[in-house]
Amino acid sequence: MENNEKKRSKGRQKIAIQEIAKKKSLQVTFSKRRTGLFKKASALCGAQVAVIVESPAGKIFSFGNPSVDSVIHRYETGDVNDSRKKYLDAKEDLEDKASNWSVENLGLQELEECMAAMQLLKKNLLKRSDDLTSSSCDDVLIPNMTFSQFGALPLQYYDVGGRSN
Amino acid sequence: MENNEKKRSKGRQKIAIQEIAKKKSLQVTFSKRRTGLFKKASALCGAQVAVIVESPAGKIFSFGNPSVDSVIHRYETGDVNDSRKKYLDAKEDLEDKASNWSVENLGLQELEECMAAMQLLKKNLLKRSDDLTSSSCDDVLIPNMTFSQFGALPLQYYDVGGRSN
DNA sequence: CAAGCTATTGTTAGGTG
DNA sequence: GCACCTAACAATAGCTT
Repeated sequence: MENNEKKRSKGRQKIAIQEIAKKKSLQVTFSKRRTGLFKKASALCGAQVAVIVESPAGKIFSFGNPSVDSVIHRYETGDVNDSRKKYLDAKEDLEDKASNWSVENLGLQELEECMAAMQLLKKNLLKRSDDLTSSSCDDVLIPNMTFSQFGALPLQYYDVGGRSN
Repeated sequence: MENNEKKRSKGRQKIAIQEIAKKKSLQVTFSKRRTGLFKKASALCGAQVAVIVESPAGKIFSFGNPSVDSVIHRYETGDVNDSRKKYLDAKEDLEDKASNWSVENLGLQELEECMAAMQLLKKNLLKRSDDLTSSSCDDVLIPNMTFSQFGALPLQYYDVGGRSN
């Protein structure tokens, strides 16, 4: 770190030119940027996201949480009547009830309502857990490509953000 | 900038807690990150890209170049036999020929091959120009949302990268 | 040549107007 | 709520090995 040791790299250069890179360099740059894009996508607060890119060479890469197909389905059909929506509704309903209730003052009626809300939440949580099998990060059209590019990312970038709330 | 003027902002804090933000704060953070994600997607060397995200509130946003639907179609059908693939093949073919040939040494046969390659390139370029109408950045399921969020980005982020090569 | 390095640039969380 | 600001943080272009 001090001046007694020579630098092992000149670091990022001050910015070369905005011109077209020389093919090979362009592919390397694309690869790096794609990695960064997928990383950013995975950092989106555990939100559902799908990213599909086509490399300069014409190959298709994709990243999805919980899966590319599920998000595409949501996009195409506009179907908000899925398990996540039901989960969110049930959760909000429970939170609303919980904010107005205190355990000491619950009557039988309210207790039953609370139980029903919790059971609905549990049911939808279980249903949603089926959707959240795992994040997928697959290459299509490239059967023999390895996952080394993605393996370079820490596993945390690919989890489903399934922390309890 | 000197000490005779008070700071207008404390800047990014050292990192608060990794806990769940307070709903409203989460939505703000999501919005900012979504902006950054779309910006990154648009900076991908003019490559074809589609990004679909669902906000914590369950709303769906999308960004695509040249369009979300076209990229999804490519993803779903695996149809590499499209105009861009043909364009790339023709271009590479032409470049291969060009690298091995010099105009002075061309015979009639090679000249005709070169002409054919150039015409194929031209034809596929024209066909591809139909695909690259423009980038789309649309919100679905939210008809009355404005484009203010995207308007905050310089226009360059949304061009199709249609520079001559 | 893929992986590692680093100086530089880019992103953004929290704040202010 | 939005636009903007700033410092802390993250990504990365060109390089080396």
